[in-house]
Order: sequence, then structure tokens, then C-alpha cells
Amino acid sequence: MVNPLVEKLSSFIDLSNADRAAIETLCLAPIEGKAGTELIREGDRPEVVYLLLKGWAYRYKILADGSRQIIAVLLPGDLCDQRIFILGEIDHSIGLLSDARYVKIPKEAIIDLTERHPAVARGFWWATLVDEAILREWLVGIGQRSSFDRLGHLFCELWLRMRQVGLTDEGRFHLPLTQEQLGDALGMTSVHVNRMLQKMRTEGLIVSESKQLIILDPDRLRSITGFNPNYLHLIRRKELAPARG
Amino acid sequence: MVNPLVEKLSSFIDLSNADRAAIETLCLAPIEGKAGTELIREGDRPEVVYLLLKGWAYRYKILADGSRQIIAVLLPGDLCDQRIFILGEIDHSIGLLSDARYVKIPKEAIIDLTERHPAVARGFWWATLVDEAILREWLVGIGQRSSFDRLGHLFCELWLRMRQVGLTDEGRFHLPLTQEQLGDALGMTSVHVNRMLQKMRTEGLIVSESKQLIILDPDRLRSITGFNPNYLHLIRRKELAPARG
DNA sequence: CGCGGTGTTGACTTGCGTCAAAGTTCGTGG
DNA sequence: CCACGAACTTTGACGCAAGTCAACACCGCG
Repeated sequence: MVNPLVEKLSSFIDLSNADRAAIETLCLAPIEGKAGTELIREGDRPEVVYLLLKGWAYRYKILADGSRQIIAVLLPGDLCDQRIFILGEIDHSIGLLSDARYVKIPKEAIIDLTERHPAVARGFWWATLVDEAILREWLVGIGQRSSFDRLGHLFCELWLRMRQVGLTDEGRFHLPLTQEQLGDALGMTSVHVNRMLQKMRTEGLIVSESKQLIILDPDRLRSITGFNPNYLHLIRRKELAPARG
Repeated sequence: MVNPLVEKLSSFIDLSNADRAAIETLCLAPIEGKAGTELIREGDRPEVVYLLLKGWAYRYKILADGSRQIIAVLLPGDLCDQRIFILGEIDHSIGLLSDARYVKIPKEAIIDLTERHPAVARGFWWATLVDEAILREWLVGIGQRSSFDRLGHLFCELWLRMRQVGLTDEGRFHLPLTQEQLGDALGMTSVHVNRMLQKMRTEGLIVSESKQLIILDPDRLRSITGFNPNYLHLIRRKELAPARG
């Protein structure tokens, strides 16, 4: 089985065999975690970086009144903030949405890897910039789009991101989020998520069954929700010098 | 006059005189721009990084229906994405909110600077991580907070960020945003921004006059809006080794 | 077979948007 | 230096998308 981080980075940069091997070496002692486990709690001072190998995780914040905002969804191949240890206390929490496999990478190993493997360093920068772009797009959605469009837009994004790591089967992929979690990610209530899901079903846009989502007509869903995949920066930039930076 | 980037980074790391001089050398040929100027348009392929020296700028996206979401507000000392050139086309636009002074730094100069000055590299990483944390907090606000709290929360943030670069006078600072721009940043209409501003005035929280905002009682505003400054990571981490990373 | 976590449904409420008009401020050119 | 227009702010009436509350159904699991 291919390492999902290698797979993800390969969609953007050319990795040498040495680069691949270096990444895979970091994944030799994976940890298995159960859904609901908290990896990092707001206020912690982590000295390691987490890399998801299998399953889903999420970043979130809990407010004083108990409400929760999900800030990001992490899929296999996603790295939790390569330089997180530069900050003092972390300002949000990270937990597992499903049973998952992951590795804890000491900060020294990350620094070492990026110093010895410029292509990997470049790939990590790319991944960081894409994570930020996703965050921006979520802000745009929650600020400007209708709840229906927001939900459909998220499905388009998750579909492409899952496809990038080879975890889709045509329009179908595993989606372990409950309606309440979807709501917390999109800034709406689970009741309203439910209503919008049904609208999408009756309009023939999706089918969902036991944690599987099927997007019946991706093109139509995209055009209805105004989804533009440019922010995922999936296009490989062959013309760029591979070296420094 | 102190360079605002030097001032900002100094709040987190110790810069040597050589570090400071290197940054200041990059700012020798500033450009003066008028309010409303577009620095980067969605779809561009920038090969330079912008550094704001004076005035305000903003990142934003325009949707198909013409609505605009402001994704970030940039203050003096803010750098527009140190590694932006790694991506292909940029996925959002950047414009000037007020008349401003800024410099365009070629990507080679950024790479060179960070390779020769590890402390600066570390500071740039810190600034990047804080920018991301601000983005997360905006998402939390727009997703979970009432419009009143969102507005007050933003004022608390801008006040601290302006103070960090020495641009406050007690609770007073220059705030060049129109009510429409505030609305586009907070995901609400300018009409509603107006109503919430008046509520804040009648409750004795703020005074505003000709682009100046005065926060009368920062502690009260903070507790009302649930503002926790942890995400700005203003605390200097003296205990950390200054070297690599 | 019962129980806790989900999903579904309907009735009712409300925060915020929409629309539209009047008031204010400010920059610019005559 | 004043007048005029454009951009911004303020106000009020009204509508609606989405929240709230509450009951019920379902489903997997011990």
C-alpha cells in the first residue's frame, strides 16, 4: 500500500526514491486510535507533528457556551502543522472522527527531513499553503453561501481531496461525519443539515447510505454550488525549478 | 522610524542587528499606493511577496453572484504569504483598504534572507502560523458567534494587532474600514453592522469618529464578546532554542 | 431486547437580510 | 472657498432562512 502522504505530495512534485523512502521511514511505528480520541487539546504544547495514515480527524474549537466550530477536516496523508512547535500553546484541539491510524513525528525529524530533502520541504510548503487555502474557502462559504450551497461545496471538496489520495470509487467515498458534525463544520444546526441533505437527495444530486456518500453528478453539483477547485491547487507546476524554496 | 516588520517580529523573537539590517535593506524602495488599488488579482502568478509598511490592505474573494468575502485584514508589518510563489495561480485577491506604503520583495530575496538569517526564518514561520490562527478564529466567529460578538471580537483583535506594531494610543486606533467592508469581513450586511455599532455605542463600549475607533473599556468588551487573545500568540517563548526550524 | 447515539419531522420563533429613502460627510473642481 | 455629487451612514418596515424545541423513528451493539 502506498503511503498517503507520498501519494498526496506526488500529485504536486516529483519525489525521488530517496525522498519517498525518507517519508516512509517516519511511518514505521503507526498508532491505532479509536474514534473520539483527542490527539491535541487547546492549551497543549506539542513537540510532535501528527501524520494521518488512515481514517479521518478534525480540528475544532469549543466556545464558552459549549458550541463547537470544526475548523478543518483531516484526511489520510494530511499533516498537522509541520511547524506547530514554533508557537507556544496550541489554540485549538484535534481529535479523531473515525478509528484511525497515525504516526507522531518528533519535531527534530521534521526539521531533519526538510533540510535533507528539498523536494519534500517544498511539498510540505505546498501542503501547508493548500491547507490555508481550504481554510479561506471555508470562511468564504460560511460567510457568503447559502446553507445548501455550503453543504454541496463541502462534498465537492472532500470528494476531490479523497480522490487525491486514491480513496474514491467514481463518485462514491467514505464519509464518517454525522449530521451534527457536518453542522458544526458549516456553522448550521444538525436539523438544518438534515433538511438540506434531503433536498439534495430529492434533487437527485446525492445518495448516502451508512457512512458512504455518492455524488451522482459531480458536474451538476459543482455548478449548482459554485464550486471552483482552484483553491485546492491540484495542478502540478512542471515549469517550476524544483530546487530551493 | 522603526520598520513595522522588525517591530512585529521582535515581539516574538530576538533579532540581531544583522537580522534587522537585512530586513530593512529589503524596504529601501517603498511604493506608495492609493486606497482601492489591487495588488494581486485572483488567477495571477505572483513572483514577489508584498510587505506592508504603512496603511491597511485586505485579502478577499468575489463570488459569482457578486458578493465579496474579506478573508483577512493586513496591517503594517504584515507579509503577504512568504511562499506564495510555490503555488500556481493565486486563489484570492489582495487590495489596499487605505492609502498605503509597501514593498515588493522578489522571491529570491525571501529565500536568501531566510537561509542566511535563521532567526528571521523562524520569525516568518511564526507570522505565518499566526496568520493561519487568525483565519481559524474568524471561521469560529462567523460560524458560531452572534453578529454583535463577532464585531466586538474583531475590534479586540485589531486593537491588539495594531498595538503590536505601536499604532495605538490607549484604546484608540485608526480603523479605515467602512461599514460595508466590516460587513464583508464578518459575513453580515452593512445595515446590520450599523445597528450593532449603535448598540455598542449606546452600551458605552466604543466611540468612533472619522475613521478612529476608541474602545472605552477593553476588558469589558473582551468578556462580553468572549475574546481570548491566545490565538494571536503574542507571548514570547524565551525558553525555546533560537536555532533551527 | 433494550439503550444510546443518530436521523427525521413538524410547529413555531427570530436574527438578520432586503429594500428603500433620507441624512451626513468628504473630496474635488469651478 | 463654496457647491455639488458620490460615497457612506442611518432609519424603518417587512420578509425569510435558519434556529429552536420536542417528539418520534431507526439502527447497531452489548
